[in-house]
Amino acid sequence: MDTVETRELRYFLAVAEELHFGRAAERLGMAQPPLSRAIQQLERRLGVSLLKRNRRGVTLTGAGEVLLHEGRAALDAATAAVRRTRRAGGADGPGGPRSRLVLAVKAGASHELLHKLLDAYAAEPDAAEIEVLPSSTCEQEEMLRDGRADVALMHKPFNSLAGFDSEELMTEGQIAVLPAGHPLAARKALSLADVSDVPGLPLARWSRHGVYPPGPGPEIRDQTQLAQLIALGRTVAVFPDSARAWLWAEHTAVPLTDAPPVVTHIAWPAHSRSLALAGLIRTATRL
Amino acid sequence: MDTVETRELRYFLAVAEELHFGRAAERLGMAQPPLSRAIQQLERRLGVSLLKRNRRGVTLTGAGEVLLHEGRAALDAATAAVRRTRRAGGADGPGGPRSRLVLAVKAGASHELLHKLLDAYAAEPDAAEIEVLPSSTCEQEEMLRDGRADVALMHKPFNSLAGFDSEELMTEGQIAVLPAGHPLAARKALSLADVSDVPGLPLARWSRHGVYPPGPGPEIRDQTQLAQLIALGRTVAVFPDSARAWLWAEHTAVPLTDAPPVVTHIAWPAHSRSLALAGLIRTATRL
DNA sequence: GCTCTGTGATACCCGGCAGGTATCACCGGC
DNA sequence: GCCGGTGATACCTGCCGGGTATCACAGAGC
Repeated sequence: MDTVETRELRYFLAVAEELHFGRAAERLGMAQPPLSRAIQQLERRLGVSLLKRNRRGVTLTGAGEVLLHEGRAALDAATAAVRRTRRAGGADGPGGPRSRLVLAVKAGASHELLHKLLDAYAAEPDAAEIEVLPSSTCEQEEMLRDGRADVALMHKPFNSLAGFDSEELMTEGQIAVLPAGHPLAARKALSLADVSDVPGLPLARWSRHGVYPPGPGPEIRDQTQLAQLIALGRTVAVFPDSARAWLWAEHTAVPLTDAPPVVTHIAWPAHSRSLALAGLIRTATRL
Repeated sequence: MDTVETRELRYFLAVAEELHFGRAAERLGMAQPPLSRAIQQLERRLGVSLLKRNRRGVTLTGAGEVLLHEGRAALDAATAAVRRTRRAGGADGPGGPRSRLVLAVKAGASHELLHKLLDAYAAEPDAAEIEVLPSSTCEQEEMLRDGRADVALMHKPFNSLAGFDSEELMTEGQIAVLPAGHPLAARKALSLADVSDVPGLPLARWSRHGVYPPGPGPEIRDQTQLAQLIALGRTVAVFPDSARAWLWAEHTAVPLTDAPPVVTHIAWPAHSRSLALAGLIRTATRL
């Protein structure tokens, strides 16, 4: 047999993440002994040792590391299959209820593009229903992978398009968003160096996967928070050009000359074969 | 529960492909009744109907189509996880036996590049062992997906890089390979139109996924076969420039002016995290 | 009309295995 | 030394995956 049950993968991932059989068992809602046994069976079936059992906890072997990554991907693929199948729901072929697509977008970004896309697509004949799912940059990729979303608007270089199919939609420059009263706000253009080291005006820090990069600036959770802090003259932030759409009166946008351009892509899982998705992509590339 | 066991996926895929419970059961090496029941349970758990049971056989519903595609991807991911874990074998961290990478290459293509790559990589400190796996164009993608290979040398536009990470390595033109005595072989350059419709010299047809495109030319299975047919003056073929390396004396290569350039990429599954793979990619891009 | 054939579904039984409880073996610390 | 916490082992039980026998139904013949 050259496959594993997803149950075994779930078990192994829990142990590999917790590095502790007891806690892993608790997380899985089961007792520790059957978990130990299941992992042993898995190791025997694969013919490799996955964990080094030390007296104090557990560590992964090389093969264990591999299974941690590959198993996560496989489990994501399985739950994606379930989610997308459920979403396709009772729609048995043409004639059934309209199909639905979940579109993951970074909250606030490319508002205008999104508007145009949704309007243009809605005008198409037999357009599917589009559910817009606001999500953070890192969530988008996860959601596409585990089936919570079918398609996403992503922004290079913030998003990695690795593993997805994508089409380029738009390229824009970046701007520095400053408090309106700040001396730098009077300038016609700035460089990254100008804004990255302003005394008394540290760059805001966004969380990635729940972790904040080190630095003096405030830790930001959502855009409104950030907008307020900028308005109060406490911080500065860098955004794609389209962010001008949501600026306040207390904000000033100054183009950045040397910031990398932001490219908006529409991205989807490479194996997708949905007609509705194909229609959306066609609409998007024609915008 | 929002996941499925791979066993259930295997069962469903068998039925969805055969569209016949009896044959599917036979293929799975089990009896038909438990298979019927398993599919019913799956449908109940997912809360959607996957199959329309008609008196004569079975057809897929919309949701069934989705699960057919998504389930295949998930199952591939699972078997890939097993294969790669097994390959990582007893290597428990640094100090264990050297890790191994499986490189899928289109037999015959980019021989020179492959040579240079292997030599350069072997010279690296702690290089992994590279197993070269000859495969057809379409097999490469499958193999990367289901874990039989870790990395591949692919050729755009023949390969689709969808779903993989890749780096560009080389671009080359294409040539027409003609029988040495043929009138066209005297020309300095040709266009696609020149070779696609030569009386008495039909273009050879390669199989894609076991299917041959329609046309008058001979059906080709391997390169030697083709080389012989060209030498005999029975057919003509179009190849990347690097194919000159294996031409016979009876062959003549003529550059094609309007054929799309062939770009060789090194491609790998997007979620790969292997150090050995990273080293190989680094070596490749530095060539 | 009948039967015959081939379809998937149902009824029922059995064995294996997933999961639970109780306990062990081991080691590090105070 | 004992104690607390680790993962492994022993043993039991009930569920469920799988098998066999059979049914219900629809078409194709005659």
